[in-house]
Amino acid sequence: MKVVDRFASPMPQRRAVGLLHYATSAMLPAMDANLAMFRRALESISAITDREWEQIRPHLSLRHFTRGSYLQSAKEPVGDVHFLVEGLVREYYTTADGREHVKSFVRAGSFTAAYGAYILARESHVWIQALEETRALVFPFAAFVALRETNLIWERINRHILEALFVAKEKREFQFLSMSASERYRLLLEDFPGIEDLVSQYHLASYLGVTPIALSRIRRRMRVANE
Amino acid sequence: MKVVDRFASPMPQRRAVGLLHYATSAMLPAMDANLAMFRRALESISAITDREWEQIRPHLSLRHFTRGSYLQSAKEPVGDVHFLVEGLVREYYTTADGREHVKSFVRAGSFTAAYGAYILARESHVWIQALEETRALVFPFAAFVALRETNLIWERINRHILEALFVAKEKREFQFLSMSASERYRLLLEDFPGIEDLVSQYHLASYLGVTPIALSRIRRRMRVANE
DNA sequence: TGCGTTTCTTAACCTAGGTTAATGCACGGA
DNA sequence: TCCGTGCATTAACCTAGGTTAAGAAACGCA
Repeated sequence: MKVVDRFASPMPQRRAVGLLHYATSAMLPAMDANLAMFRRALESISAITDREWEQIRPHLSLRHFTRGSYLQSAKEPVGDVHFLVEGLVREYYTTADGREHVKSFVRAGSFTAAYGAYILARESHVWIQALEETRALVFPFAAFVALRETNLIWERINRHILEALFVAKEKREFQFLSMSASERYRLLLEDFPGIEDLVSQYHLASYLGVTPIALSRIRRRMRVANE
Repeated sequence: MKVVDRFASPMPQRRAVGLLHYATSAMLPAMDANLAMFRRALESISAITDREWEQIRPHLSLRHFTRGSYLQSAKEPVGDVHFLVEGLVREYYTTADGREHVKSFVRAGSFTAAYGAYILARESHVWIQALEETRALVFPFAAFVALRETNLIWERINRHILEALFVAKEKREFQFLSMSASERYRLLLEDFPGIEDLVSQYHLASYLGVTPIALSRIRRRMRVANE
């Protein structure tokens, strides 16, 4: 595969869907709605008291990311955790030969951070890039670490987030061990309906571990099979 | 690939290494040494007091597994966590077509359990099988869960174990995304020197996600390259 | 010691996916 | 409106790895 630098490239061409996000982000919903969404996400893990909520709330700030901009760049220290209230990002890294490898796509309602690099206390090799207009509640990893030192709730919430990450990676391992690229693609479409219209074939193929050309062939085979 | 049932099959042929383990397990070291090893493993994660040690110690029991026997069978509920004080196991699952897929090899000094299935509160599809004479300190998952409800230390230890599991799975994802089978094999030998002499080619190939025939070809290429 | 079992190797052939290159298409900007 | 720039598709060719089948080497047990 050729060495490709896509960092500065314009975003993939859009298809049918999509202007929606511009419309809603133009309305700028009140901060309260974002905080409420964040608190609901926490409560779905473990009930928290108002006092505990007040421990984390002052550390949160809302940030906006335009399409193509970065929530985390490789080589920067891993400073922040992002909770997406709207939008879509990809987490990926680049190898020495210049190839990009997409680890995952993250949607609104989930967390994104270079957690692996943080655990290993290493320079992150991970890039996190907005694929849509994205808004996120951001808090410093350090603030969260301080909280979990003192209150079991935050350790528990941390553990639950990790459990979800671990299960996702196990699922991915399962797919790489036992399935072909076309089966992995079919499962991706099941897990994330509509992703074909939001994400370029280049990024999708990278996530699946194949070239865009191979994915194009897979898509054709699927079209032919459905006729 | 043909459907193969290896559950009842004798263990792979041994090579040069190996009688060592029989010798030491025949000596049956005192329980104290095993407990000390376990406590050291915990302390390497987080310092614990004697009082905390006494919370977990009564739940521990030593179990011995002969080569080929199972620490966990699929379809059994996930009941126990095993800390290996000696030996070697493989964690794997089988797919509908009868193929086996090895998730990982676990050595003495580490934990093994069907954690993913436990998180999802599902029937485990994972088998954990001893590849050597293996001794393990066993404790019920439920006992650990009860401890972490009440004491931050156990939540923290749980989180650290999960972090290690997560990092391992991320590493594996990285390898599947960016490396060929022969590169993955070379890395496995680096991470676990001597594993070629302990584990059958069938299991190694399964871990790498290729057939034993492909691994045989990879080995030949490596031999030729070293001449 | 010899037999049966299993693993490992090798060969021949096939398929999925990688590589290179050309074409067509959509979009955006001048 | 036209043109430039990427993206998606397709074709031709190549390689890694899968499949089937056979033989060789190592081991366990009688």
